[in-house]
Amino acid sequence: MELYAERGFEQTTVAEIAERAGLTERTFFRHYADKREVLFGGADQLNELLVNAVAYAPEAATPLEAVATGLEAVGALLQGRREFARRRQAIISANPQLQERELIKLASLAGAIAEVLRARGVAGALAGLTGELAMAVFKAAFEQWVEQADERELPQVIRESFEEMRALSTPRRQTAPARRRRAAAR
Amino acid sequence: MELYAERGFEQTTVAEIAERAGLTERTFFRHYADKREVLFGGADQLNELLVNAVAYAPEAATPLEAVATGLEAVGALLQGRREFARRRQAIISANPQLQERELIKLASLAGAIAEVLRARGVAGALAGLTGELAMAVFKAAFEQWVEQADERELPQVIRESFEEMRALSTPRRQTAPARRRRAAAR
DNA sequence: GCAAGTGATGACAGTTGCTGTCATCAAGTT
DNA sequence: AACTTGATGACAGCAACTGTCATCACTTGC
Repeated sequence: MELYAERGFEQTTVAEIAERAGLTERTFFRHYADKREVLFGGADQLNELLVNAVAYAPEAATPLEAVATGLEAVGALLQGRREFARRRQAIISANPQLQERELIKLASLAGAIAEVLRARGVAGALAGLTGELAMAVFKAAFEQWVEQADERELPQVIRESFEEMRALSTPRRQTAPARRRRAAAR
Repeated sequence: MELYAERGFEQTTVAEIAERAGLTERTFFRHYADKREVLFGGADQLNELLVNAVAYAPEAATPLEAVATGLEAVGALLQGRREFARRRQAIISANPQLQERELIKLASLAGAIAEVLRARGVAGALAGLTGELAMAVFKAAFEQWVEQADERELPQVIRESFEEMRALSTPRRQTAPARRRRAAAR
């Protein structure tokens, strides 16, 4: 992360990383599948935490409620590490290759959620959709949390994002948002 | 696509592609940024179509309705090319690198949607969330459409997926899904 | 207390994706 | 006919990864 932050991801060579870490290039690749994976080590724990939280959500919970439970558990885990998350995210945002890797990790989470939901008796297609929706909410919430300077913590932002999603889905009772004018097509 | 289908993406070298196409490896890279990009040529047109449809949706439409309009336009475009989509998707599903590329294209679409929504006067965070939700619905719908053998066409599957999302978001009026038992944690 | 296995590391060598650079050549322009 | 322009080929070169073998510390069974 030091090197990636100093000179950028692409400008950093694996040889340099290995040198600073005091080992061989070959050894680096024994620990990390590729150059990007260094930044995504914790994904497995996150996956497990999320899956467990969804699996053990109250039986009475609807699919969306169960998933919300899981995301808040993840939020609680990340909540203390905001500065770290910010630094990490700055590196990722600066490089498309890293964004790709992050996206496939999130997609994998969506798949895991869908699987657990099916084990809970949710129909296949609905479980898949719910998994995708969950990651959509998480992505939006996480982005807000990282960008904002104010006091809201991640679990709260996640809860509010779920609320916004519900509000979006029931437009009739919602106060109409201010719409200005049409976008100019390019 | 022929070569990727024949022997797999990773087992295909750019030299082989160039040879079959009757040109040089160097020329290949002048037309495609990298080996994966070959499969994602139409993304720009898709982007434009989607953005325009959202931009010119009725002013009275809520954000979600505007976005649904856009997705159905995309669905209408793809609708005739189901067999092609299937072949393409089989190749992509078989390789993580290609999935990463696909995911970042979809994320880019989500970003474009968010931008257009902001131009329509939707608040920043809400626009971002809506963009992500739209791609979540699209991904789930597209997967169903490609996998299924039955008669439903893509725009219809998209509409139904939006309906399912609304149903998920208003659990009280919904008949409770059959829940069997908790998933075993691994 | 020693031999045998085990797992992590180093040391190469090799493949492949991708880039920079220059020459060539066809086609249109003045 | 000279001149630009755009696409292509022909190298050369870098860096990410992989296969393979030797080494070496550490454990384990006897």
